[in-house]
Amino acid sequence: MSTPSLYLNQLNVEQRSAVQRTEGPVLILAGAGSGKTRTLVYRIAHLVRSAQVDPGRIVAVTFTNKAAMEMRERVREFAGDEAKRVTISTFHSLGARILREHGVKLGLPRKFAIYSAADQMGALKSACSEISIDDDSFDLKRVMRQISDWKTRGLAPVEAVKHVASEQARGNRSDDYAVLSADAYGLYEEMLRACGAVDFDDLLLLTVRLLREDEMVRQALWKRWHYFMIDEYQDTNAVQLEMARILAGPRRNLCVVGDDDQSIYAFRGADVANILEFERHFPGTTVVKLEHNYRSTQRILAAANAIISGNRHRHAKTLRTGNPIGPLLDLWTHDTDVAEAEGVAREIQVRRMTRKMRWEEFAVLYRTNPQSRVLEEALRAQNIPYRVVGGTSFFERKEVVDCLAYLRTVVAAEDEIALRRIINWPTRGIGRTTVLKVAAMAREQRIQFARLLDVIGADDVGAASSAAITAFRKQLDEARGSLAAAEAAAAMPPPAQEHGFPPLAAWADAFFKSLAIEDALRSDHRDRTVETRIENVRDVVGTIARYERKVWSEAGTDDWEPPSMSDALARLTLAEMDEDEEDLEQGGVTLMTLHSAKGLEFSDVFIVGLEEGILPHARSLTGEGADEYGDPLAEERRLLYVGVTRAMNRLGLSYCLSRRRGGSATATMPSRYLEEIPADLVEIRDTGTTLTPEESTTLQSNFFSGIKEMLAD
DNA sequence: CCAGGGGTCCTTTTT
DNA sequence: GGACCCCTGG
Repeated sequence: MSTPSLYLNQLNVEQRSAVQRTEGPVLILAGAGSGKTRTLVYRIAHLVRSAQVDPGRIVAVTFTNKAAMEMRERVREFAGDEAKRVTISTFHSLGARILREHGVKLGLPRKFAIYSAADQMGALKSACSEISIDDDSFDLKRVMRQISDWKTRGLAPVEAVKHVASEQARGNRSDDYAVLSADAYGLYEEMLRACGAVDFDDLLLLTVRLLREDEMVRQALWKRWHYFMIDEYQDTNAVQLEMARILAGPRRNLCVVGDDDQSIYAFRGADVANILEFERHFPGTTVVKLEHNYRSTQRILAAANAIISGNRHRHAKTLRTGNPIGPLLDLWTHDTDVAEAEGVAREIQVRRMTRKMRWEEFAVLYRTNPQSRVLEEALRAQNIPYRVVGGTSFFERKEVVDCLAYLRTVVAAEDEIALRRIINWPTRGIGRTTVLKVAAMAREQRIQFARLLDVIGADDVGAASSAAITAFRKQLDEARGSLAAAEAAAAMPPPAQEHGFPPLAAWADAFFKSLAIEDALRSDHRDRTVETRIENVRDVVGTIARYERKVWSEAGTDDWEPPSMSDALARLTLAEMDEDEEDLEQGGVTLMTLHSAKGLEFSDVFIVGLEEGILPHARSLTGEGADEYGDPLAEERRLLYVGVTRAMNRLGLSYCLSRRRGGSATATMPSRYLEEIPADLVEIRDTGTTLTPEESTTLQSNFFSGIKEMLAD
């Protein structure tokens, strides 16, 4: 691996001293492939090794667990074991940690649950049924997005209501969804709190609220943490900016690194202004610009520069590289998405043979997750090993969500959302009608759903249902008893020689078996997906086992606590237990979305599906939401820029003339961004489409504008 | 009132 | 492929 210090040779004396300096705000504006993260790692290593700074005082914040893990490794490589005490964490994990310690002051239970997408929707649905808008005429996902949007901007329910009202007063088109969402927001929050839960956005929002309101907490954290570093700063939203600002405190030792051209998360509230106006937010900032690209060939870089120059409103910078000019970029046209996938697979085979490349050196990038399927099929057909990064994450699979809901129900009886999710799965004679009746009664009597189950009888729901409820309650009670025993066992140091699962995992395994989860899956699904689903359930148990071992391996560090089921659930939800060992070891061609690719690099990159409606995505073409987040087409362009700059040596681009979407094939047009790539950088590769010779000639001679006209007919 | 089968949508990007 | 809804049979 090339070393950070090597990269810093490019820094002039002032820049280098800025990066090494121990006081005041620093902004590192860095282009793609310029060694951004390495610079941060270097700064951390310098602080640690200079021996002026206690490593325990340093915090580095990333956006993904993957990035955190990687940074952790690199920092250790550079600064040795001392660096273990540096806190390297995602924004959300950091928030969770602060709330775990101090959340009581906001009325949160010490062991709050963290809701991810599926549970959020459950809570919203339940909340909306209270204002009788649970019918199908409203798209609850859209309501959820709106609520999440307010949360990332730091608005509380009352403020959201005011905001909507003032928008209407100003005569803006009245939006039913905005009004509805504002009402739903408050109820949704109440539901979450009643369940003892917070959602992802709360991990940031509540942390900021706590920090703002509580001087004692601020002081405590300022005492603990003195240095803050933030990676990918261009992706911070309003709440994250506030969190950074408060945590940095009067010391203002905040060093951020980012690239406005790689801002691709406006859809979830990220605001490029945060990086563009950093100097205004933190007066006295030293700015370091990194414009040298160490990653890509000249041609790839030229293409990237050409693409991104189509965007206005950016910190103009032109990346330069001392790398070789490199081969031309490839452009393929295919008839169908299936042919496109096969073409990529073939090309990978050929290059691996002729250039003796390893599978790991290839990546295939796409705009949307479902696009991975055709690619997977093609790769499998040619026996090419691959790994899909991201996608429908493990913890969003239905059977996994259900299993976690079981665990949460046992851990926290007040978690109505979890309880209702699993109350009749596997089916046990507590049907929809009964559940609705109990829910209605609970609301009338203003008591918790779970508490009502304890006292409900045959008079209320009939003999059969009542008996089923009693049996189920007994089952849960027993599980709570055995979990308490397992947690006690888990708090004892594990034996040197381990056999079987550690206590919590063993308990979960036995619990799932007693519920006959596998039988239920088998009868629910007659298809071949059964085995995968069963495997997923076993993976839940395996993940808990991994969690326990990991916690014990960290025993003795600052504020260590023994493993507990609630902590396991929190870490699982935050996906901190994702990735890890096995996933990294598993080699093969990498398949992922352009979003997931940020921060990574590969020798050979293929970007597929360069079509209107895919990239740029159809949703960015409607003009909807354009005012709020800036130009969606500019963000799509940055997305392509990110993809292009992942490639070190070779870049392949492709699109097809027809693509299966849903069930039927639809004709597609090449992406507008293709036109922005200078033609002399590109070689058009023949792929045997069914174009007529004339059309083919047009394509060859007139590249993009030609085919666009052709397809416009 | 409950369970199971068949039909019908839909699919941006993520912590 | 998958999640969800509605309908039917028990």
